[in-house]
Amino acid sequence: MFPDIILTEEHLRSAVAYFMEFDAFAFDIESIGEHRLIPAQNEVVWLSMATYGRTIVIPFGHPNGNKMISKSTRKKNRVTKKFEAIPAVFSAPPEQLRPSVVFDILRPLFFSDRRKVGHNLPFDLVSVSKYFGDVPPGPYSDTIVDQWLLDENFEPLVTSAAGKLYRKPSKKLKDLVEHYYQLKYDLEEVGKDISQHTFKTVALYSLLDSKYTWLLFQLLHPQLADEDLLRTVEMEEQITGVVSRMAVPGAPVSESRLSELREEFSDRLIIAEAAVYRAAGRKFDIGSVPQKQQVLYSPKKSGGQGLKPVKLTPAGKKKRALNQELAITDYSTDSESLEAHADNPLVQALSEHSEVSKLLGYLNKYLGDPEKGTPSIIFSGCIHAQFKQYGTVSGRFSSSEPNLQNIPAHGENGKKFRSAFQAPPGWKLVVADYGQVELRVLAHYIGRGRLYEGFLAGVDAHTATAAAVYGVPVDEVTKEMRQVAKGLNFAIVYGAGAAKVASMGGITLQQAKEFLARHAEMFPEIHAFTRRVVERCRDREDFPHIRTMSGQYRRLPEITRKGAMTAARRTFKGEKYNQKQFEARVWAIQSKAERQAVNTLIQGSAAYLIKVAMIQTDKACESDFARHKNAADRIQLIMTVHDELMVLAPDHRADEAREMLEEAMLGGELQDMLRVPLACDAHIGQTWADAK
DNA sequence: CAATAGAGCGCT
DNA sequence: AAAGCGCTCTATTG
Repeated sequence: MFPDIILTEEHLRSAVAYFMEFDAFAFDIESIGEHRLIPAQNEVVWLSMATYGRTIVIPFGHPNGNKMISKSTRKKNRVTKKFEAIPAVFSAPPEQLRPSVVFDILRPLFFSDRRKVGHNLPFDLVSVSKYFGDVPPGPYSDTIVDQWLLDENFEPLVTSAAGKLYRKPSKKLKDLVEHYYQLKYDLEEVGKDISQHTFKTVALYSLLDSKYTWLLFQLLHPQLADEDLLRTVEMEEQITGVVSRMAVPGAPVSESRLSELREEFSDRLIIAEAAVYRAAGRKFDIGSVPQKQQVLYSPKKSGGQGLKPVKLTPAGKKKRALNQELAITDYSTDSESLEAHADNPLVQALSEHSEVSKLLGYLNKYLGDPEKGTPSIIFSGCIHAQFKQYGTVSGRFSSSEPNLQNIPAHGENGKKFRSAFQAPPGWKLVVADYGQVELRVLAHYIGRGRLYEGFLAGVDAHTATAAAVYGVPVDEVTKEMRQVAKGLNFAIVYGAGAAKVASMGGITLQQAKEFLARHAEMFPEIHAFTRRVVERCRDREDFPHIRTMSGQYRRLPEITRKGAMTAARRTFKGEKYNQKQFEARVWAIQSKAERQAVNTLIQGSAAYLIKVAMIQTDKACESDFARHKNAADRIQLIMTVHDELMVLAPDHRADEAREMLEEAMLGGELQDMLRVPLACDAHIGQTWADAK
């Protein structure tokens, strides 16, 4: 029968019996309501499943029947002058199973050892967890993760609305299906809002989603073994579960504290805005970069400040490289440029304005912006961000809606902001971060020399570097010396040049050059190592790449001259250039790839270590919960910021939770993975600000 | 009008 | 010639 729509208990039971016969199945959900894209909050009304030889779709709350009585339209509101959506009207829906019945019957399957496959699986796992009471257990496979591991730069070949073929940076199911099967099955974009489509349309749509997820799994998963990525994907499959369980509680915030801060920053913004206009002598759009450039850099006689620009925009740098004439719009107005004129009243006002409006943007994002009509994303005091394990080319996590990995951390404002991330009464936050994890990874790979010995001896890495390059004993290293050394260590990890080291350490360019030379003298093994990484990557001629500690690939075709030349031609497209300019571009591209090879090895391996730590933390939390089965005593992982983990724990178990977290971040499998010790710093607090 | 690019800025 | 992100805004392009 096609489509196989399940409307009775009997039908569902027999389908579940069929699915139980196999070791894996794919599933997909459709949700409705204002928060349909927030899995911890949405209302699930369809669930489809696919396995060998069969795909079924289960409706349990679709609001529409098979007949559309009137289409949805947009109408202009006479008062607000804005377009408002008038929803479509449908015939009555058929009788469907109740959600509680559906999930009762599905439970044995979802809580069995059968592999659950999905495309962006945490979304579906968290969505159904509300009905099951818990996140279904693994093993898991996520076809987005599989695709990402097979090619971190994948760009499917899709057709535009005009019928033109092009490469699109996307990992969406529809784009992968179009790429692999040349099939577009969602021309109507049903998935955007299923409540605006008929019962049978959504039935077919939902069914195809899980059908193609299943086919994609069949296509991609075997390739992982061929590419020697089995060990890597097994780790990522565990992370899929960790991320799902992390999304359920979310990050706790104090809405009242956030509102207070919004009041404060709104006032400051108004004051800053007035100060900007006063200093500029006129009103202008402060958010507009070209207008800001005019006001700052045009001569006094034409109404500007006549300031001397200190920095070019990226586009300006490109022009300079080609010896083209620079315009006023090629000069940067970023914070570094403003710092050079810190005594100018307009510049002072602009700096305050930009900082305050940035922070206000975050607050409006969380609390909902009445001006933009966006809703609050705080539910019962919690923010449920999406942590994507596949979000980067290095293996780090990315976070979105909202991004919880770029919350202000420094200065007075950072402290204020982080104080709004607050455990509810009776609970505490436990925050732990690794110390110099990237340098430790580097020392591990090298396995000898000053850096390595220093970590074995338990010396602070920046202090040790300072002692070495300044030629003084460790206890005579000053704050300034350590700051310079920190810049040098950054230079190794990121491949920074002397200019950057100088600006970071507050020293001259000449001094920075001398320190870099001195560093190469004192740490020859580090420089030999980074050279070796680059050479080995380049030597894999047809397939230049590095692999991180987890086994994940970073392909870097541009590290070869041939690859860099191809890329250079592409960047010039249409523009005129001479041989010298072309060579300069090739060199820049190739050098960038070299820095990326070294950095990805280090950053990606550090990311792997924290992923292992998260798996260990999650396991400890799970087995602890299995022992007492008391939600009021539950310890849960709730956030990660690259080298930092955050756990929510009941007051009376905070110390215990801290020990658990430390053990998970330093112990277990991690102990046998590195030749140098790891270090972590863990604190308990009511808020993120005081758990640091 | 919608989609995309660029600049800028928050974090590790 | 500083690695990796996400978000917001404006300007430009289709």
